[in-house]
Amino acid sequence: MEMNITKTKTFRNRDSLMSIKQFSEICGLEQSTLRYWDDIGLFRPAYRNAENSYRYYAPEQVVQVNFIKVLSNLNIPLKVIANVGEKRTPETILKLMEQQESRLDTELNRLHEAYSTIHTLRNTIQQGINAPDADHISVQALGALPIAFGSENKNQEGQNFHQAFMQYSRHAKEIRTGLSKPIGGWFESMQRFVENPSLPSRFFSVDPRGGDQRAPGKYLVGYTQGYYGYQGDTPLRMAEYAREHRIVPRGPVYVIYLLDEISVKDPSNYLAQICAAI
Amino acid sequence: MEMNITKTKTFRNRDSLMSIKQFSEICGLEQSTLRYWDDIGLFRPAYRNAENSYRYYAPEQVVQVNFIKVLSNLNIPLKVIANVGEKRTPETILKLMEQQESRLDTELNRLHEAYSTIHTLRNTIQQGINAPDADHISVQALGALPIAFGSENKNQEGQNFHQAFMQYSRHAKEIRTGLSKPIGGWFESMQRFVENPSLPSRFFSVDPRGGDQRAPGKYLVGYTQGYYGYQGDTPLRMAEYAREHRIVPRGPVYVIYLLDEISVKDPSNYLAQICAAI
DNA sequence: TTGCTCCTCACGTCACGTGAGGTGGC
DNA sequence: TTGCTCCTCACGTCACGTGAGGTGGC
Repeated sequence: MEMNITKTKTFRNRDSLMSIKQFSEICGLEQSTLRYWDDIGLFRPAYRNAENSYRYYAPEQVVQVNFIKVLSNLNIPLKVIANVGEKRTPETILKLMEQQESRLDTELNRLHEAYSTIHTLRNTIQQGINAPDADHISVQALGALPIAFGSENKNQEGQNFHQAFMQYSRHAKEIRTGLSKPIGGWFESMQRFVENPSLPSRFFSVDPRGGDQRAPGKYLVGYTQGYYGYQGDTPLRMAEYAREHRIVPRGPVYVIYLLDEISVKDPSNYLAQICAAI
Repeated sequence: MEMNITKTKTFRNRDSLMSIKQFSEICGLEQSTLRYWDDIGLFRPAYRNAENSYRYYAPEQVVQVNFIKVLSNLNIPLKVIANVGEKRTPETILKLMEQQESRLDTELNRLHEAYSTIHTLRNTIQQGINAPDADHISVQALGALPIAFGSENKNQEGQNFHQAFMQYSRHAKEIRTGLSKPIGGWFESMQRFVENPSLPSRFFSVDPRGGDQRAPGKYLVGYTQGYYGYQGDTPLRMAEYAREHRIVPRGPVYVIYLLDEISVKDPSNYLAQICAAI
């Protein structure tokens, strides 16, 4: 009994009620948001003046608002929040929290994913900007580059770059590796590259999830400017350079697009780096 | 010249164009999304049939779509994406990527924040569920609990729980600690708690950001059921228990609400844990 | 009377999703 | 003719934000 009196005394304390303006300032919410939440039945003011229909809020409602903010920050639809709020018990809220903890994990992974994507992209574009002229050929020591291979492009009659690339697109989607990562083409040897430079034996993405890598070591490095599959005379010039300098390219060739439709409008300005293992 | 021929040959290859259905499947986008992106000028098909206005997409557009997906995943408005896309250069894209890397950092912090909030909440509610009956009093060894103190509640005439709590709300907002974390009241001594249990000397939140803590050690622990500020006879019973067991509570008293409006509908079922340092 | 706060519609916004109603090629 | 794909409106959705037009207390 005494408890009820105390409860009533503190719970219906009109002195401590706040106008919508005061309350919105304390909560850091727009008045329009509070009215909207009232409209959809998510969160109602503690008291409503019957004559002028002014809304009045109680101090402890601040806590509830903060909880709603946390939940909606987790992208839970307001309808769902309203639903759990109406029939809340310690058990249901606990269950909701457990669900959200695992949802948050997924979300955090997604963001780390995005982080790695833009980080790789930064590096790639930076390399593209710093790249020497297209006719510059040199020997360089390169570090390991994590990549994810697509399946082999069957070198059948009439298969062109585009058809092969579409295949790769499908494949990349299946194995959930990135078409959002820089893309390249792989040739098993320099000879193969010179013979048919516009159709790689395999595509790959610069993506650590693939588990493959371009081995660290010495490479003969050249650049081409132009649309996908177009290599101009760079393959020949690289082969010639190798002969002149008595270098024997023994390993595979990697063509990586540093600048493509992501950062360049005119396709004839795309820039690829060609690395032949020696 | 030769380059132009090659370029034209590969770029305007009608054979490799895809219908909107094929393209949407490869990209993992709804057709309606592609139409919408076309409408707002964000992303247009490579070719449009003039007679029936069918949309046709080129293979390399998959890469562009993936880039747009990455950017919109970062909550960049489509208008902004369209804008940078139209006048993209390696330099502008690089700049955008740098900006996004720092935005992502902020976002990741926000999520870690939410993570810690729901984690603490889970623990608290779980304790509330596991709590013994309200009349159970015992001595327990408790670990350290990270908390964030509010400022002192001036114990002036007529100041009640609600007024003090509103003060704390404002304060908590300023120092950006959590009203979304479990809240409690602090009393400097058991005597002070027994004298006026409904108005704590300070409020606090269970939040590591405060830098304060409830020291680890032995505590006299009791529970109250009821609305904020209502402690019933628990203070007296705890004092009595101490006398009977020849325990001298020398330290401060912490009242933590394990179950409040977040997880319980009826305010008379709120549950607080009372810990008096001994 | 002037300012301030509050109210209730109504409409706009963003990024689509969902039909409705119609066309076109096999 | 039947199925399938494509098209263009138009309207709905979600969580508000933004006036417009009006009230009420000092």
